[in-house]
Amino acid sequence: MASIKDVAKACGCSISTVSYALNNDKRIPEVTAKRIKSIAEEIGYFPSGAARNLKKRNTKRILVAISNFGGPVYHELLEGIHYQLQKNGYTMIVSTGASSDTLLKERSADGAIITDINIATEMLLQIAKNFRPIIVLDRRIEDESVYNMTINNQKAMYELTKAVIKKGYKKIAYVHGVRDVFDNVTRYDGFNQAMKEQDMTVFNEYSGNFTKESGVEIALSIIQEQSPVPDMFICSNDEMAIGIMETMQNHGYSIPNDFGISGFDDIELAQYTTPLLSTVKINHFEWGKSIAKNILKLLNFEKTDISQQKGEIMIRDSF
Amino acid sequence: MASIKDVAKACGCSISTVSYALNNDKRIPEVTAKRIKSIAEEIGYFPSGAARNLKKRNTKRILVAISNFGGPVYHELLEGIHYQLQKNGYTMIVSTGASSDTLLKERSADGAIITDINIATEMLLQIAKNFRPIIVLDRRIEDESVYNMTINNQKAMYELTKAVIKKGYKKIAYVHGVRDVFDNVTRYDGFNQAMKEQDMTVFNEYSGNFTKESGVEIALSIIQEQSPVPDMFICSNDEMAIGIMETMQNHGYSIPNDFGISGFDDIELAQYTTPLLSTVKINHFEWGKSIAKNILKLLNFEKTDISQQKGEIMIRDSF
DNA sequence: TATAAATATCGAAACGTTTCTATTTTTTGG
DNA sequence: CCAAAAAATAGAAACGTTTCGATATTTATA
Repeated sequence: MASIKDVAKACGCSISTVSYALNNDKRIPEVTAKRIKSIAEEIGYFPSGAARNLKKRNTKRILVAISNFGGPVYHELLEGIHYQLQKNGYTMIVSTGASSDTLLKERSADGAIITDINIATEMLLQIAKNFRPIIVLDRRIEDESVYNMTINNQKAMYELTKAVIKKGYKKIAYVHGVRDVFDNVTRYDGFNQAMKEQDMTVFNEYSGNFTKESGVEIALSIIQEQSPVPDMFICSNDEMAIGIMETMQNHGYSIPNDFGISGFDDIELAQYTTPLLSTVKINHFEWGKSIAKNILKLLNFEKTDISQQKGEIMIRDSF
Repeated sequence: MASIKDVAKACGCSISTVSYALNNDKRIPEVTAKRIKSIAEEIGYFPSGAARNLKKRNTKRILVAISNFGGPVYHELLEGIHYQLQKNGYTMIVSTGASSDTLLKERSADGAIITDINIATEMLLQIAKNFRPIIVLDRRIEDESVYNMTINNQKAMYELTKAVIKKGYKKIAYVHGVRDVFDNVTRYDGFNQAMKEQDMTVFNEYSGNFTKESGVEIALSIIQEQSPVPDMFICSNDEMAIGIMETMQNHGYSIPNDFGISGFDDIELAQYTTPLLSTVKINHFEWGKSIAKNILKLLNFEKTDISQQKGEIMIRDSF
């Protein structure tokens, strides 16, 4: 593996001269710099990241730890983060599972953005003793060493629910995602708040896990057990809503005639269902950008206003 | 940021003793090791990855460079790679866009798996001068410094096409993805080979870009221009097939009565279409595992048999 | 009890950069 | 033509680890 020494030797000059030349330091005359660069290229030399990171005490990288690569939600979030980091000369690395732990502990980046509920809060606080900034997206941690950025789920779901009630639905059911996960809890809170405020009683609650399959199962069990069907399903996310829609339609139900249904997230698929799914639109790309902006500010110990990302209610045809 | 020095000071011992203790070297008695470890934990010390990487001349990381985080295909591939790497004590980092270039140049990993056509072959070869192993998945590079692992697109598409012909379809059209991309070229080759072999003439060829939207557009243009409709669409991937299916169905066509259609990849959605889409199933999780196994072998300069991943024809209901 | 062997600990070099300071070379102008 | 200033180059320390070789301490053996 060629090192800066090899380049220096090939150029007949010192290591420091090579370093300055490759980093475009103005103390090296242009002509020499050009010569050195071309020799470096010929050799195929690129500076070792490890050595540079060690010396400079930074990496110009931001780590994004996610829980899995599937699902329609992370996609745009990552693109948004990457877009903004790129723009500021930073590199993004994405990890999942146990890899995330390792990368965090090793301080493989200058900062981390975390949306992976499998990374224990306790471990995060341990890491935060020696590593900052960390922004978490998937929970609230009340500790000064970690920053939270969340979606204002509660407010959005509150408004969506109010709109549902206003339309006159009476037998309103809630479809949970994974129970004690931040997104589910806060969305459910917003739902409840609106229901209480309007003196409505909840018709039923179902338990899913945020996947389309769990929506399918919920619908199937309603049909098989001939349980009473609500006139409105308020779902904790789009995927479950789509699972329920498709399954119920396949069994002869018509939406929104027989019942209404809503989702949350406005994933791409929500624009292809029939009827078009009413939901809450989260602009994940923009959210990603603002997360990235914030972490860059935190890096420089600048003040940030870490406000919650707003959701926009999209009332389409499904209720 | 606490360093090993701080731990040594707190323990009242030397740096080397701390290092040995934390790395479970048997020359440190268990009781001392325990003491040192607990002090380290208290301080919140984790060894610096950069320093370790520099000294050990490895990172225990593998970089996976992908072209984007969307789409249904990468998901399982990444899980497969991660699963296998994890099992062998390696960490996976995923990158996209310009970040990939930087990470490759800096040698931020011990090896790289690349499936991003935006990374120029020329640059890859430049990087390969000083960095190995590199496995590319999305093209063939005939150069000893880079390894190829590809899907046997040609064979699978050849067989699929033969099955189509055998069913008696006569007016067979091909729907291209991005034209000169490996997957498209090789699939098209297989298609052509079967057609020639059976003395069939191609009814028509359409140009898409692997997205569902491009499928929609193709269908829309056929309808609007009232062009003759083939009795079979052989598509370069599932997403385009689904776009065509839905659009044509929305305009009153019935599948497979009016025409047949096939995809490639067997994405999850393919099991939810009506009719069920006939396609070629690629087990991306398994493929990911075998890619990871191979890169680990290459790391140790072991011989690998870099064979092509086979596809399995899934004839369902769409032709 | 003296000494060898085994065990525990330490010091220092090295990894490949960046960057501060020092030195050499060139240019300027009186 | 010389001294001083400016420009170009070089040397060396430091970043935080790992690990080799050396030293100090304990234990075993004669």
